[in-house]
Amino acid sequence: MAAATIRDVAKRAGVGVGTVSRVLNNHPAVSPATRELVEAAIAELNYSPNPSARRLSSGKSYTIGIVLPFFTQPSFVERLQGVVAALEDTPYDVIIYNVETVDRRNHYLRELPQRRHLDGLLIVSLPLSDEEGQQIARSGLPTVLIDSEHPALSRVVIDDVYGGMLATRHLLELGHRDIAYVSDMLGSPFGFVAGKHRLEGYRQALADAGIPFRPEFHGAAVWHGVREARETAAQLLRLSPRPTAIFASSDVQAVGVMQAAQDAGLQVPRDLSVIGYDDIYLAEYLHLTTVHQPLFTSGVEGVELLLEVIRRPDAPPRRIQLDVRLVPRQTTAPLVPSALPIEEVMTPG
Amino acid sequence: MAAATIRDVAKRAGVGVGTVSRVLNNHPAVSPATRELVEAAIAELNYSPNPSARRLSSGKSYTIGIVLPFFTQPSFVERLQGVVAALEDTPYDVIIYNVETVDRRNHYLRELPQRRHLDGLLIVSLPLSDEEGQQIARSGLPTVLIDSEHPALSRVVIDDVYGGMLATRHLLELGHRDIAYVSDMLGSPFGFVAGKHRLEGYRQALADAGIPFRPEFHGAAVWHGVREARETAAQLLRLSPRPTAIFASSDVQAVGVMQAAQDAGLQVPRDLSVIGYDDIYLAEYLHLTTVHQPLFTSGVEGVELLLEVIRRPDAPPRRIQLDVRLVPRQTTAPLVPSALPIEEVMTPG
DNA sequence: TTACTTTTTGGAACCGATTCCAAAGCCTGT
DNA sequence: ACAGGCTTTGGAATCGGTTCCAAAAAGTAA
Repeated sequence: MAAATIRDVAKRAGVGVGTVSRVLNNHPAVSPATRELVEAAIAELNYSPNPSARRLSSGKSYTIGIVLPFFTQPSFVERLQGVVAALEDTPYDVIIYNVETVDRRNHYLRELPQRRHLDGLLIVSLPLSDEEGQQIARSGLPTVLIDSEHPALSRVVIDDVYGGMLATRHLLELGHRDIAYVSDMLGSPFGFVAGKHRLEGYRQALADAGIPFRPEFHGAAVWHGVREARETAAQLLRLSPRPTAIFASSDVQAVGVMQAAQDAGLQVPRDLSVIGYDDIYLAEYLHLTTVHQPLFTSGVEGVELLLEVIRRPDAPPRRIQLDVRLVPRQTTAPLVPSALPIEEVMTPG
Repeated sequence: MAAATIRDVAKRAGVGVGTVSRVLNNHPAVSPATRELVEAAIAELNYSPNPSARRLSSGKSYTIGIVLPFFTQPSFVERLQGVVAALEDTPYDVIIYNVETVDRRNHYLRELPQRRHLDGLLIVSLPLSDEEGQQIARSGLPTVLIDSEHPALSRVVIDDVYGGMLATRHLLELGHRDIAYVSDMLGSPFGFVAGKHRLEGYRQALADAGIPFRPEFHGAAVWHGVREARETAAQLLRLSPRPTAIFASSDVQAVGVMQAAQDAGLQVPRDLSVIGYDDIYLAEYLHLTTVHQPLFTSGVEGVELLLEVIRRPDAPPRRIQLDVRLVPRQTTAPLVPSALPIEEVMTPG
């Protein structure tokens, strides 16, 4: 049999369609007796309202879009998981717009607010130009940025400058002075700023400790993969004097750094301290010292903020900042002053 | 201004709404001249059809559901990524139904086919009872199972028995004879069968090599986490004689096994060979020897199969089997006969 | 009881597409 | 020029909800 409609239910319960609709939407103006009648009919007919019809007539799409770069990267996946979890108990569906190229990014950022088909939009980690942010704000589509800033839009941000300082200070406190930094696709066409901010924190922590910044200790990996980080770290380790500690701007890159250490015959943390960033699911299992940033939570908070914006679209944009914290594990250790020269002699190349 | 509708376009182009609709849907019965006229109007008005209206009037939801246990586990994430990628160029949206409890599983499996709100359903890794599979098939909702079997439904399956054999044979060929197996939540209320199949393959490979199965070498982790595998492996390593190789039924569990090895002062692969299963994103970076199963591909193939079922709902169910293959890396090595006794003396406990 | 308010109810109109029938336009052959 | 067939077109009816107005029912005060 074809699925029951609201009219079938109305007929069965001996009421009008308006009344059934009111019951479905918990409208208060329904007497308890009538409500019961309608609910019985709904149960008997195994009725469940057609979402498409509901969307059309109510003029809402009950759909949230999420523009997400590199859905394959663990850190983005964890943010997405937070988003999905937070939307579980709402009437909203999510549509994932995976972005791998700048073209795609521009396409989505231009088109999604234009077409009026979403009730809300989440944009993850993608920096917007002044113009773009303004345009999205003007479009009227409720939008929240996660891990990205724009004054015209509500956003959930992470203080990556501070995170970079935390990581660097930790190494300084362990006695390291030759600290290198492996950054995450600084020159990416998306213009990700997290890596820049962490670099800034790194430089500031060094400056605070009275250590000059050495450009050759800044290894800029051209991509966010393990392989690139490995190669970049290998170069750093060939320097003389070589760094005794490396701060990688993501956990995935830290894995590459550790591989490079192994390649060079260095033991972590005895001969080289390594610290990552993100605290992805995996970091714990690798015993990786890292800076925890609330990935999952950023997704949850982003959704909550977005629901608020949907409820009150004209409220001024809000900015929520989430905390980072150091998670010391087993890939960082105090500098053993004597170790370095011996290693230098023993290690070929 | 409010978004343009199909009637606005029709008026602007000086044609009827039917004609506009035909242009939108590439219906052949439109003269080139008219088509151009309509397309110009669409461009001028920046028109894009309202999805809700389209869904309602066409009677299709253009929505695919995916029921997925433990969206937090890397292997499930990779299948999902395949699904999302394959749906990117289709008109379909995905809705993720994340399943963490049996209640949720039963709820979705009962309700989703009943309500007529999806155009198709993907079910990942969840075994169905005879009854359940029949019921879903009878419901008429096009459904494809990924990594699960039921004769009444189309499915994408992986030969895990063979995978288990591959892993075990690899260890046998390296000279190991004391091979343990750490299984993945065998007693889970979801009744996952992959772990069972891998165990079966393991036993068969042993039998083929003339080695009796030793129950104490089968460590059943009660959950699929790293921690549980670590504890289970620790127990195995306390046996005497201890296994010289461990086959973990997932890569995540293999990480736990390697931790247990480290805890016990054993070096991998010198003192203990470890092989995983899945070949998740991470395995490469851990140099983990493993059995590759096509996770991403299973998602892609699942979608393609589902689109086929949607096109021809009455065709008999198809079964697609994907291949597994051994990926030797650096956590397995030939057994060094002398190593074992020395280790046994040197290792405390 | 009556007059007036408040609560509850019925159902037509509407949301914006698709679909399909009837009609118009165009071609071809005689 | 016209019949007959094929292509192209217009637009009413439809999908299944929500919304809102008018009316019925119930409640309250006199």
